Amino acid sequence: MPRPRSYSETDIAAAALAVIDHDGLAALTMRAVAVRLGLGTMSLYRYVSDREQLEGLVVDLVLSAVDTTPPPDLPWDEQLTVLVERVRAAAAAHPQAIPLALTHRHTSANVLRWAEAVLGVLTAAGFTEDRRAIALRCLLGHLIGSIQMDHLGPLSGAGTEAMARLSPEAYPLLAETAREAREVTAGDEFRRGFRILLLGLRASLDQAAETGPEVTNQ
Amino acid sequence: MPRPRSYSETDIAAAALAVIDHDGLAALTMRAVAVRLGLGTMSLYRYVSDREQLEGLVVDLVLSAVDTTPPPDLPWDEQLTVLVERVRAAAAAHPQAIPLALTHRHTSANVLRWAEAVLGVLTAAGFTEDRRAIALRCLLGHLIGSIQMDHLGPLSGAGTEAMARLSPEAYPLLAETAREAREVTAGDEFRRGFRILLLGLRASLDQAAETGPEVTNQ
DNA sequence: CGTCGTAGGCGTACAACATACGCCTACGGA
DNA sequence: TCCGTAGGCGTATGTTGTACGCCTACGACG
Repeated sequence: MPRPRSYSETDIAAAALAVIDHDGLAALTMRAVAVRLGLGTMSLYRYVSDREQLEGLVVDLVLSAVDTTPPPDLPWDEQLTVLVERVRAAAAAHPQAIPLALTHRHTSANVLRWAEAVLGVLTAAGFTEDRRAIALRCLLGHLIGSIQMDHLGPLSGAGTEAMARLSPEAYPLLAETAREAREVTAGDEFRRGFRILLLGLRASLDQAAETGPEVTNQ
Repeated sequence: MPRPRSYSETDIAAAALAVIDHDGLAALTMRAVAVRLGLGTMSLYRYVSDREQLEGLVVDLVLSAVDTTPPPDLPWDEQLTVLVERVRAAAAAHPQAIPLALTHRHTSANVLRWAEAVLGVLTAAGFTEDRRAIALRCLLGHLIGSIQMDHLGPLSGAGTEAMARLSPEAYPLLAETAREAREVTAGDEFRRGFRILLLGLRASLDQAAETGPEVTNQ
């Protein structure tokens, strides 16, 4: 084997992420990453075949920070809260990379790892078959939606500020709500919203138990 | 006023949307839109200052199709279901434009119109103050998350297919769940997930009533 | 210790893009 | 009829991703 690689995939991803963190997502170009690595532009193509693949590596790196071990000795809803919060934290650590994560999340093995962990908790909680699939989908949907909303304007951010200044004639409720919501931090907003989703999951679990246990294992 | 405009903003947006629908989002270039309008490339800049603004117009056009009149004579949760479903339908009508909608949604007046309608339903249902804000945020988060998930791989789509073929040793639950989820259509998946969210909202409403009605109006 | 094939590294080149600038021109009010 | 405003466009520039083809460092084998 001649000429061993100078950089690992992680090195490449770290360089790209550094560019993003430092100069924003728009600054992520093949040239910029190559310069950061001390490479010529085209040398970067020895490591990735594509800009697309480079972005995938970045997402994978960001998500690799997520610990997918469910915290033990907690009820299932609190376990889920922790698991979801960890992803949120990982995303928050690199806010400029969030649009990338939303586009490339389906290519990252770390997402699968995380989903597997969530399914473990759901299964232990009593979710089975397609109910389990829907529950996972619900959690993922809420998580993605929330991350995206955090990203471009949390309740207490500039967007809400603008809404609060909206003409109360055209949007009476919206203006009022925005004014009230200015106090709510992004974290609170997320947690309280997630609590509502958990209430729903628990209720759906109870309903399923009433209607008929189907093939409840154990 | 000399030389009246040849095209309205809606014309511009329609042309851009036509390009997207016909040739995909990647084909959305200033040139392509200009050609479609029978204009030279630079003439387009008489109507929009920016590619960014052009994208905003497209999103606004897509969302303008959403009827924000809450259906009367229905319980609040079913009203919400209809309102949310309408946005989903509007997005589904132009699947290729969805990434744009996710990026530019905060600039569209139609989003405000929709939020106002949702807040009306929530208020009538008994949600007040910051509870109302959280509820709205919950609904929006779920909606955005679901649209995005629909877009890049519904449960019954290719992504799930790939997951079902995943190594059962590495991801036992995920592979099993994906296999079970193949039957679930995107619509069902959305509706059943949304039903869970509504269960949660109702439960949170009941909890609020128990704990103390605070300043319940009326 | 030489030699050779593989794979790393890079300079050049090109096509597509958004967009700045400056010119011509169609139009409507006077 | 004339004039100013605003529409329309040709040209040009800088930035992007990336194909191509060359040189070169390296490690295994002789």
